[in-house]
Amino acid sequence: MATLQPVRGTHDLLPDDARKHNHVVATARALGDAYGYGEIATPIFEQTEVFKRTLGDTSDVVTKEMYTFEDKGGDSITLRPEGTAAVARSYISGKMQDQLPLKFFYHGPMFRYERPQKGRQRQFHQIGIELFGVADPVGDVEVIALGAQILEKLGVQDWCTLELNTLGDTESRDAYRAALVAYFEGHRDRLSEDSKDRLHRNPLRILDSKDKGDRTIIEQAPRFDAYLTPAAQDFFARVQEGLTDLGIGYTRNERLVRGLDYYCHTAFEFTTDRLGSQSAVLAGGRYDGLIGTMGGPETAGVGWAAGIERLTMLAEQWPAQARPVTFIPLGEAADKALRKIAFELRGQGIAIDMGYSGNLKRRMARANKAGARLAVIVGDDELAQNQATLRDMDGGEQRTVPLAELAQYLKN
RNA sequence: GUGCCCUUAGCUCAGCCGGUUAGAGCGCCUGGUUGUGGUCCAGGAGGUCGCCGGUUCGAAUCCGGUAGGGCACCCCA
Repeated sequence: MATLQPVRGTHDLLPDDARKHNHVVATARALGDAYGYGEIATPIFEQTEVFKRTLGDTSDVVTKEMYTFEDKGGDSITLRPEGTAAVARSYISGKMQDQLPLKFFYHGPMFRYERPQKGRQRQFHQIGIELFGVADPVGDVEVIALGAQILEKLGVQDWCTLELNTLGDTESRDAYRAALVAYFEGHRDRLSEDSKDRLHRNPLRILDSKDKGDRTIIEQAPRFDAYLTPAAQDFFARVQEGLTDLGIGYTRNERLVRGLDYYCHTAFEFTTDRLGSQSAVLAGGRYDGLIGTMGGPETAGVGWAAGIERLTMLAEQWPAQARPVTFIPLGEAADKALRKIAFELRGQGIAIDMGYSGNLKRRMARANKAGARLAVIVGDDELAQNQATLRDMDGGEQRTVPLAELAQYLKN
């Protein structure tokens, strides 16, 4: 029988990874709380329709990347490939429209059947936020600001740049799309195969093609700004102004686009050049048409998602681990006595490391490996006098303290 | 889904124009220290050379397939 392996593109979060992972989540959650974004946890699977309707039948995510299966009741179920659709579904099924504005923070695993790469797994984890019911650009600014501060708190902001663009309103976008298709049709034969395909499916996407031949054609392509309605221009100007007021730097990237119709106005990505071709670290935008598309009441929305694995790879500073106190009993009687004290102190939240076997030498080595700040040694000698030997693991000094007073020496 | 690269000890890697018992560093274990870790010294354990098949007198080494990882594309966090 072949050795058991994890499913391709999945991996275990060992304690060390999990600690980092949790730190990212905790940092995001704390800032989310500060902004009033309450945590929401939706199921990791949904009716397939939830994602089909929102992502569109033409997107790669729907056409080839979803984990879709039929459950025993015959329903088509999909492991969520992203969080926004699920949160929107919750909003709709919970009939929350008269509680607007609503602010949500979420985190959890997402699933996409893709070819794994560095910074890209089939099961990966995201943090994300959604703001429903705010049509004003202050919403866009707030959402971006929250993202920027999370990156800052994680110490990764220096490796990230905020790229910003606008997709305008429907009127702007329709006009632009028509102009773009007309232009590219004129150069159809020189377009890459991928881009020829995109011409029908997703013409805006041609703008960020990496194909060299495409790039020269794109340079001469019509510019979005020329097709923005005054209202859309004003909206974008107010987003930029809001960011500037907060001292959040950004660069305009006119090629930053989204393919789906319900996206509008602001599109942004915090990108990095440190993760190979996986440059997007935290990305989002405004999606005023999404909830309506899903069959809910027309509701403005803006939000973003960020990959926890990618953030973890970028971050270099992690909070120091709490250093435990290692209990070292010598002999059965001492073991019994210390187990009881450990039980009480652990109950008070004091981290006690205590092994299960071994002589003093072994147990000291264990204390060292555990990063203990103190070792509490109790042998027959100490036990007879109700005392413990307290060893400072850094300096090596030892002192004798009464067992009854142990707790006060171990606090802090 | 397409192209290219990689896979040897728990980890990081050397060995690879085929040829006796496959190596190093780190880690692990034991001893030097009967109740004292981290440094040092000595010793030891640990490998179906990813897997399957082929070529050959002989394969870690060459060839084919397959799985996993990586890079680029696609797409995206």
